[in-house]
Amino acid sequence: MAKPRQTIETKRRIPRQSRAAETVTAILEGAAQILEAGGLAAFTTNAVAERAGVSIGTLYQYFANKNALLLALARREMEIALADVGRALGGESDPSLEGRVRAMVRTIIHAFRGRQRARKAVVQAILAQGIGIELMAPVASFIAAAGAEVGSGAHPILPALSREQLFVMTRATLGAIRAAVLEEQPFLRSRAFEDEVVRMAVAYLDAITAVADPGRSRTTA
Amino acid sequence: MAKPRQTIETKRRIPRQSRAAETVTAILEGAAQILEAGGLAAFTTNAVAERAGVSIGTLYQYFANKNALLLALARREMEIALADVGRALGGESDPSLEGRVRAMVRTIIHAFRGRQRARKAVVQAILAQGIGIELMAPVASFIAAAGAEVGSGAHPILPALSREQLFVMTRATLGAIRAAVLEEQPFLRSRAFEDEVVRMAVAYLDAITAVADPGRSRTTA
Amino acid sequence: MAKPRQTIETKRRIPRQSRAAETVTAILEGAAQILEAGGLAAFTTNAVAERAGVSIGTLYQYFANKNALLLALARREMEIALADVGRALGGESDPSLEGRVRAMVRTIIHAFRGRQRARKAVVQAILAQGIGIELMAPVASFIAAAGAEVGSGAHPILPALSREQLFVMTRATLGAIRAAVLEEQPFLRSRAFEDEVVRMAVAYLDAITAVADPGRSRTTA
Amino acid sequence: MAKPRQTIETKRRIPRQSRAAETVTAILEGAAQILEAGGLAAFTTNAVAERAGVSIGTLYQYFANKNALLLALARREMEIALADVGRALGGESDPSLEGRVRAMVRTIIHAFRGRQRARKAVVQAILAQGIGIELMAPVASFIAAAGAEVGSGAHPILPALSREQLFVMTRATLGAIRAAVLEEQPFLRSRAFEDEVVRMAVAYLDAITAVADPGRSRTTA
DNA sequence: AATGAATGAGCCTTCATTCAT
DNA sequence: AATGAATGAAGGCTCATTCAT
Repeated sequence: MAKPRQTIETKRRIPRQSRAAETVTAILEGAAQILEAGGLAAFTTNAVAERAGVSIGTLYQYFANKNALLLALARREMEIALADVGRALGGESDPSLEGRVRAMVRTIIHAFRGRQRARKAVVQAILAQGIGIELMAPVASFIAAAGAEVGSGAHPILPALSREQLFVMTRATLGAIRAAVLEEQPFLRSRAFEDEVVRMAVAYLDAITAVADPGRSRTTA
Repeated sequence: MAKPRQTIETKRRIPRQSRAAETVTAILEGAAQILEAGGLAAFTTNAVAERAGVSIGTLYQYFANKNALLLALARREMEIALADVGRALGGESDPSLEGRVRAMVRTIIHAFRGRQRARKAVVQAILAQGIGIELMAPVASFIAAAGAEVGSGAHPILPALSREQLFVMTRATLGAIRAAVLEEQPFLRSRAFEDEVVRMAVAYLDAITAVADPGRSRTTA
Repeated sequence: MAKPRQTIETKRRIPRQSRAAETVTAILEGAAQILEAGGLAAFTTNAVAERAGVSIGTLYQYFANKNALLLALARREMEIALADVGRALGGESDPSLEGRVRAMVRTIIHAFRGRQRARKAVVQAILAQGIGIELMAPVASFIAAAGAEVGSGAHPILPALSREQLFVMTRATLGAIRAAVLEEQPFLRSRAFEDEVVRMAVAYLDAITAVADPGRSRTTA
Repeated sequence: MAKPRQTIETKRRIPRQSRAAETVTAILEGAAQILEAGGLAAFTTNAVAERAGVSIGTLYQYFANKNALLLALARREMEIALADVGRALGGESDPSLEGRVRAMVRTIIHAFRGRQRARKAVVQAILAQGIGIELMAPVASFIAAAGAEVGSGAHPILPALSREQLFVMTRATLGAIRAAVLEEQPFLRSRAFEDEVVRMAVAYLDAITAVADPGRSRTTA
């Protein structure tokens, strides 16, 4: 990036017209395709514009810079993923802690709609940019909210998580999945892997609960 | 022109003379300093050479390309960290599982000798390169070996970990620490954070053990 | 049966607009001037761009790399030269074999519009690249066609040339002229030199004819 | 070449000792091998030194610069070739003009002891350096001498060649052969090709003779 | 004589970004 | 709104050559 401006502003022009919205979508889609096809190395603004079928000038009409484009892409995918998680939680028949955790884990594992290379590239870029924090915020609050929601029932399963606990919980889980993505582990989508991630998350939550509320640990329940 | 394939070869010339060894050290040190001072963006071969007090030509006499330099730096730091972990395990007074896990976690958290920015940059670069896998191999085998060693006592605490379990164990732990580094979380070196990472790891190991060997879970012991 | 030669892409962007065409011309002209002024050693892409009055980026927008630029220059000059030869043949008053040969030789000697140093540099570069073959193809076919044309009259002067004959004919003639260019011989443009080249070419053609068609050698006619 | 010095001096140190002579030979041989293996692009002083089994410093002890090395190599090969030609002429049973010309042509075609790539590279390099002139001098004088010798018999076949005639004669012949080498023509070593080169040379010499001494043309003799 | 670590000028090339049309 | 030609800072890397040992 020649002249990084580190602007948090993502979009330059808010698309109010349908054509503009289509253009933005096309650019985002082009970006995802470029990433999927050639990884981060191929991700140049000119390449994205060409793939999207718009001129480079148009791209810059909607995205202040390359970073903003990347961020927007990451956000879009993340929103989709979170929505998926929400849907998964809502439609989950198993109301147990493990059932809910599994639903979340599974959704995250299968996020990015199968575009593993693009996903990897986005993750890499996000990490390389240090934007990760920004993106994690909604995830954290989502999970916090979910946790609260989970505990809002008749049986408050989860105690309030401390800042560190919420952090370790989310980052450990995502870290394991993310590592599998980045390392292109063949077992990423296997049941065995899912089982272990779920086991880890549940065990940790359980340990927290056991300490906070002795006598109500899940294993004893 | 085709892009040069990511060669695993790191070094171009094996330093046989003391002067050469010093030069390599100086370059590596310069690289760490540049990274620490200006992050990944400032990490140019010319900058590193200048900081190291050698000519750019000399740098390229020892490192085939920029990547190789980065990789070498990462490897060096990782070796140091692993050695530290080994030392910590050896000198640990608390022989319990938690004691050992805590020793490891603490060492890893404090790795890279306090150079957080350099550490972050290296992590970012490593991730961006997709070389992470390579670097994780020794870590995984180390932990596997440590686990085996741990279980070699009279009370075999750990069952043999499956491939997925070893993966989740290492990546979840490192993922949490790594995220704290990348996000520059203020609590990185706090006791509370360490406690949670340890809790997570121990809880997971315990859960595995409980399944593999019912009746011998740590909580019941 | 011909092996499909990997066409060497010269241009990156096909100039569709007049401005672009002008830019290409300017770059090519700048290249010729640099070559003429400082020879191959001075021929750097930056120097060419500067001389052409465009940015280095623009140069690379039209030429994939330095080589492509050189090749394009060589092609342009060759096309001009061939067109000149064609014109010379058409406007030649002397219809004899010698007259025609002389017209060709003279045109070739005076090719590259007087820019001897540029010519030399281009020739050197072409030879050094081993691209000579490619560039010779059109020349050979041109001469072959010209030969056929020559023989199409009432008096078929030339027998069909074998592959080796066509090769020796063209390369001997061009070789002599080329050597004079490369060695910067002072007599390059002299009448005496032209005479000898013509004598050599005609004598050879005559010898071929004599063998193929005894009794009709030029000397006996 | 970073700092071309255009020195005509080839050797820095005249090898008086056998070991030094061996070193020079080794370097020259290494140069030929590098050229043969990787062409001009691989021809770096460091590569030659390594292949020759000497240090780069030693190489520079004997050759002032890269050019000098190349020139020395070319000279060595040329001397060998000229010696071959002399031997061929001496051992030639056919004393006719054509017989002698053929002997020369054949020798030149098969020069460089089969190392076609090295030959090509040397030729390219020589041309690219513009050293060609220098190297042609001995060839020209050799041929001139040979011509004189040829004409010294009872039947002085050749008239004295003018500067331009000698030039065209040598360059046309060598140009044809050289082009076949550079273009890697498959018929390079064929009888048909040799025939044509000989025909061309003899026809030209004959034409010169006819003009200089009417009534004694070879065809009428 | 030999060694080889070190030098550094400078080349080629990329690509994010701008702006006149 | 869109276009796309143009920009140019900046960076990776090579390799001929030197010189202290």
